[in-house]
Amino acid sequence: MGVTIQDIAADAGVSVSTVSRVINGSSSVSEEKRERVLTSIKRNHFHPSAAARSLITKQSGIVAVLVSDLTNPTISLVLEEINGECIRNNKVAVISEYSGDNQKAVTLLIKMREQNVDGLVFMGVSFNEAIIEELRQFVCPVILANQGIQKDNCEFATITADGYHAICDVTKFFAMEGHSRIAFIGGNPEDYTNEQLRRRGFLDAMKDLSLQVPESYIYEGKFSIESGMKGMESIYAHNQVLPTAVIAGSDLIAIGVIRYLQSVGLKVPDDMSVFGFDDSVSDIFEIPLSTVRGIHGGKEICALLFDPEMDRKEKHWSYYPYQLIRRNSTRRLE
Amino acid sequence: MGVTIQDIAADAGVSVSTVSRVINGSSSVSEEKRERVLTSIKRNHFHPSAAARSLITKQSGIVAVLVSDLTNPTISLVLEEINGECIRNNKVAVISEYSGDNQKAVTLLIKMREQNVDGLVFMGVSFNEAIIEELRQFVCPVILANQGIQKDNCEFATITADGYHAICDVTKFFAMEGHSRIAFIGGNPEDYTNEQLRRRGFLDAMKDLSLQVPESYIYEGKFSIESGMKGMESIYAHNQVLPTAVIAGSDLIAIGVIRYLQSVGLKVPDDMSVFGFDDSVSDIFEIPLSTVRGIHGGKEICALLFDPEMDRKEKHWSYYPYQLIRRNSTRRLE
DNA sequence: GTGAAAGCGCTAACAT
DNA sequence: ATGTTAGCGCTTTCAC
Repeated sequence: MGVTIQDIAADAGVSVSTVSRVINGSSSVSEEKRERVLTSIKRNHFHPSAAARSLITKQSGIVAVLVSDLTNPTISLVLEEINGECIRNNKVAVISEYSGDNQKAVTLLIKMREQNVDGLVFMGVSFNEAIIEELRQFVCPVILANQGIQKDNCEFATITADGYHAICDVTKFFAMEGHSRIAFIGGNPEDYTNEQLRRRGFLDAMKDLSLQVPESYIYEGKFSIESGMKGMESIYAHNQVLPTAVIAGSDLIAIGVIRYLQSVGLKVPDDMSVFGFDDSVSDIFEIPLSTVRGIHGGKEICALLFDPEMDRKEKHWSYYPYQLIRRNSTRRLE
Repeated sequence: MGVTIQDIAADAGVSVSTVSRVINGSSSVSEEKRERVLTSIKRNHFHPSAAARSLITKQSGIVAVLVSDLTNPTISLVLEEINGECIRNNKVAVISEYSGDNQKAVTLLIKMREQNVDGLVFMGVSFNEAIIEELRQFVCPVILANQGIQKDNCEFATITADGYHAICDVTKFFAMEGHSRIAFIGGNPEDYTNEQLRRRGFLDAMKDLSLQVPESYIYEGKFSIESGMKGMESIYAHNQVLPTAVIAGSDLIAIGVIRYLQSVGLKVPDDMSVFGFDDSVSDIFEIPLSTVRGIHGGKEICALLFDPEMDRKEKHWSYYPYQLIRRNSTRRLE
């Protein structure tokens, strides 16, 4: 603190603009003066004030990533990619967590906007109008990741897993493996991208396959182990005839499902096949989970973020690629 | 963007200083003008520019948290606490990950300093001089969490798990349970707080107990599942007489150890007892892990951060409280 | 209690 | 290629 661009200018015997030019690598400066400035900067431990710079440029070199819950193992993956990509683009990514508290999210969004962030990645779980309104205020690119808005005319660039088709595929996979009684245990019913679309994928696929889905074969709660247990318990309790396969809305849910099944003495995959979603915890969990792996799109997100061509007005909606991974939590019915 | 304090002043028919006073709640403004200003702010969607403010105050309302690896489940826990505590203190916490890349850490630290952050929490894994030098430049409070510096005269406030005593306790616990052949599989040998101190705790406790520790009973690698497997494999390969108990430097290591044991047909805890550290993943892993739970000190960290009494010059070093949790990965030897 | 005015440290015209 | 200068939007003495 303390040493300013003026000091460097004086020390190096040049004008402040020259120092500024050196710092920003803009336009040309004679090799000799550049050297002198650089030396002086080093010697005096000069660091430009982000505030002063930001005051003029309206930029900050910061990309803000807002996430609902850091604990969620799926998030770490894309976060790491975003991070690397940002550094490569001479920005730094900062992450803020709002713990699913929309009020907190608004507070953070305001703060981020005041900071003149150069990009915003919002990985929400459920939106409300207040958040969307806040999002609109940003002048920088705003990307919705992992979570879209159901409005058809979504005004923000969005990139998510293609839950609809993925779950269609999972359902058909089960059918091909000989299953016909298939249940679905999903997460937060308000979550458009990660729940509603997935459930719809399931129902549409079942219809395509001309398979019945009793009401009691469907459960929606949260994306957690506990909720998975509850869901399976509910299905177990309310059905004389159990399904032979369960599609879980996430790996954590799948773990809960399996935990419950184990607690009542049922084996996976012998007595029940369970398919997860995310490929997030299979290296820790005892039964390698068959699951949907999204090729997480930190790169894609940043491409949108840094693409000057990206027109804010033009609606952008894209999907991560995904693939089904077959491990040992599912089996073929003979 | 666009609407400034001037606009509000004009709109409300007061001076900019009055607006400023209202915004900051400083000194006194007549109730009437305050109302007028507040109304105008609302109506015009005014948000003060953080840059302009920061340029003067040298503050930002931001607390930066630098972590090595977000994937590490132990981190999410304290992060969440820090977050809440910050909001309560009218600051926001932003997290940045440096992926164990010290060069990246320096880059991020510089960026954070330029941003005039009001506090820095560094949760490193291993330090180098460059990082420490960078840390010194900060004018705001700097807290080292989860990781201390071995220098006796550590110049930063530090708060970590008391690995030394915790592992002493684990070792004695094993002894009391009838074990005498105890192995230790730790993480990064350069990590002072999380490895060196723990190993020392193990060795000191063993000496106290007058128990032998063959060289080949000790392995240090990384804090990962893979490294845990390697460690156990190494111990398995190099010893005719196997230990009956293994102390792992982290839960992830413990999982690796158990995986390896399973792969060679040994059962936990029947054939081998394994003690973890962190209490991070026991709800996901198949065998409930006996482990050391640190009462994670997000609150303590923030107390240091926000305590005006905290003297930077006065060395502060404290520990989280911890407790041993006995689950099913260990057994009593008959 | 309130306003005028002087910067905070930098960038970006604009001159030269 | 380089220097001069006018702000960016706010806080903060200092008068009144």
